[in-house]
Amino acid sequence: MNENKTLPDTRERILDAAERLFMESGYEGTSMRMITGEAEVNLAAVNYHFGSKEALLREVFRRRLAWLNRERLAALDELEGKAAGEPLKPSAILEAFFGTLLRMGTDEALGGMTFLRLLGRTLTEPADFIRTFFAGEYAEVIERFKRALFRSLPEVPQEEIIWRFHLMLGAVSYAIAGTDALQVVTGCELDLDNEGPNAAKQLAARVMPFLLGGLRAPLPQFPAFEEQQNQSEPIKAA
Amino acid sequence: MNENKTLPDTRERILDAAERLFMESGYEGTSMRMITGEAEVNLAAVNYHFGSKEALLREVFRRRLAWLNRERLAALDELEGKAAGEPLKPSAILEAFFGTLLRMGTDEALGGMTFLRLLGRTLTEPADFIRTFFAGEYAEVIERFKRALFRSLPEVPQEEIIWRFHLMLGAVSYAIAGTDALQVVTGCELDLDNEGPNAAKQLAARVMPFLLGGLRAPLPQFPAFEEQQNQSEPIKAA
DNA sequence: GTCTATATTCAGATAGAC
DNA sequence: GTCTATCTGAATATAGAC
Repeated sequence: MNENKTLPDTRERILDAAERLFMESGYEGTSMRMITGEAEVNLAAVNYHFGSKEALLREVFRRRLAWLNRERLAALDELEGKAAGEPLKPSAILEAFFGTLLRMGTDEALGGMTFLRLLGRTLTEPADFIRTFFAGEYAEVIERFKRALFRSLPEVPQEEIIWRFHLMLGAVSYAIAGTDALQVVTGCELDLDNEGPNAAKQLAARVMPFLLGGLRAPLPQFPAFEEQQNQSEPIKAA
Repeated sequence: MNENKTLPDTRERILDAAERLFMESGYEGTSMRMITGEAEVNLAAVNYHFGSKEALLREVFRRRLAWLNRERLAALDELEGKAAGEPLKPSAILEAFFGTLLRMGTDEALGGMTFLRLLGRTLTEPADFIRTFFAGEYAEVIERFKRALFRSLPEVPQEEIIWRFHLMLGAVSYAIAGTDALQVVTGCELDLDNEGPNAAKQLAARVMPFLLGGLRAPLPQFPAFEEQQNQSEPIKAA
């Protein structure tokens, strides 16, 4: 095929295999031998191409998150351009953030559902270097969207918005992760294992209304906190 | 202290240490030597008292989930008793399910925030035996609450209720897990590391309105699904 | 770039003295 | 019940031939 190319496909084969195996078995639960076995390359190839198992994991995410970060910022830029200084609708912000993410699941070239599930599961990985890495990769995008939400919901305390952002991330991560544990319990398979574009589209249609409902829910009552405005009315619709 | 007791505290010391370390480093990331080191017991004690590392993990959960399952079912029983055959309010069901869980965080005798965070993180553990174990432990309780929700929201397709149950579980798990990754990014520490009763109480006050808002959000539009009733009106308030 | 062979460390588990 | 000592396997990583 490619005789004098500096990169045959062994590098990508390793990345693809690692992506799938990290998703299925986690970082600690996946050995280099499993990866090189599935990729059908030599065991030493991982260290030659990436340097270490840690560096391999970082590269697995970097090749996908580069696209995701760019796309999310572009979507937000376009919204803010069209809004001409006005605050954005919460629904539009969520669409730019979570809709862009969920659309990755429909495109096999972007990792498809395999990467989505990996991403969902990795946010709770305990290894220190993974959390540090993620914090760095996400920082800029999260900051931009957080500010957009603050402007979008001026009557909601900022701390509350951060909490709800957090809760939305959790709901989506978990839905995406598609752990079978509760699926088995709840009876239906939640058609997440029917891979392909349809799964991700249905996912978005189900998830987005839930997120919006949670984000705009009435504010909690804090008997102990008098200093912050306590409005029990539902937040006005977007 | 207790000379002729059959159980000195070494068994419990192991369970406590394992609970904390599994929470912090995950199952694969925690070695027997770490556990026995923190518990200040001999390495061989784990296999003597529990048989294996897998069995130890199961026991770590069993001693907490026994209480949680009992308490959740009791709360639901009491609601259904008082309702005298009428469907329950969604908010009451969520309070019985998630409120009971979050209250564990306020009681150190029930594991406190350490166990809550462990539980949140373990739902995405990739090891097969863990997911199988959880499915078994949760089956009865999930089934009871699922049916209560079906009765409570008769106008919502059952598949949609299951999805939203799933999304609520994800939001709570993630909030509980308290991964620092996004907390660092989002700026505030979300006062989850101020352990003690207050953390869990504030957690509940913030989480419950979000869940209820998500559960009662307008139903999604499915352009591709004609067979199911398509109502775009918001679900009526509970 | 790819391979074999191996160095080194650490894991879970157990045998057997006390 | 507790301890020491050790077995056995598997992990990451690398040296060096081709």
